[in-house]
Amino acid sequence: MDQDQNKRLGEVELLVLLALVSLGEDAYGVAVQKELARRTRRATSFGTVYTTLARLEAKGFIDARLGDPTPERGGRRKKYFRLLPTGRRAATASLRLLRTMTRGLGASWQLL
Amino acid sequence: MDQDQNKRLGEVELLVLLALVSLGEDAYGVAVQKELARRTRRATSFGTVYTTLARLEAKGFIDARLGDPTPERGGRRKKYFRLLPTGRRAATASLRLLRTMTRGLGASWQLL
DNA sequence: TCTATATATTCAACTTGGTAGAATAAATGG
DNA sequence: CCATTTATTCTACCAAGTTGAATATATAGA
Repeated sequence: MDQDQNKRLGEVELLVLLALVSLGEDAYGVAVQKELARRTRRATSFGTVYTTLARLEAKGFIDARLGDPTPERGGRRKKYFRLLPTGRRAATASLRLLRTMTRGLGASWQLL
Repeated sequence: MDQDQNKRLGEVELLVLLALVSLGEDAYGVAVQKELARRTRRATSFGTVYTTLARLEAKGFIDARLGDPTPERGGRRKKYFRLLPTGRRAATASLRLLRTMTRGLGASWQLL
């Protein structure tokens, strides 16, 4: 692929990457969905979260590993995601781009 | 329509809105494209800019007025765009959302 | 006035990203 | 092996991103 971060990153993709950072070791699908619901008002469905995670993995921005078979009780194994260097670069590039665009626009726009 | 800013705003849509703010009175298609090219590295084509402007207008985030028939020499009339209050609210909401997601992530993420 | 030229916008068509509901999978305790 | 719990995958559609090519409009001069 294109190992560079020139690939466009969608808004939800960026939000999911940031949620991964925020969650650290415990970043699996359900937790990501909860984190987004907690920090933002607008609820993002599980379907959306998983689809986005899959796309981010396909792009090489994150990778996944299966969790231990059984922690306490019931349910399928968790799939943990981790931000890769490429993904980190893509995310910071997106944020920086917005910063660049708000620079010099007046105080009411400096809310990043 | 929905006079609220609950409608999702795409990343390019946000960039275009910010370009409008930056350009002020002189915000027409070609100028927007140039502004994006100047501030960001990645060139955005005219087609993309115009399509995006049309969609933003359809959503009621911006409005348009035709410029004077002829300023100095040659060429079609310019179509000037202006950010409406709804558009401003949508843009600030998007930026605030990102701020919310980067809060508490460590210094390297506070680049907004 | 017709035509070459400059400037600006619109159109058509396709790819990528966003969205969610329903289906499926996997694990545990009876 | 069945009911229940937890988590992920599938399917399918709509919205946003992207661009090349076509079209429109204005001016100046032949």
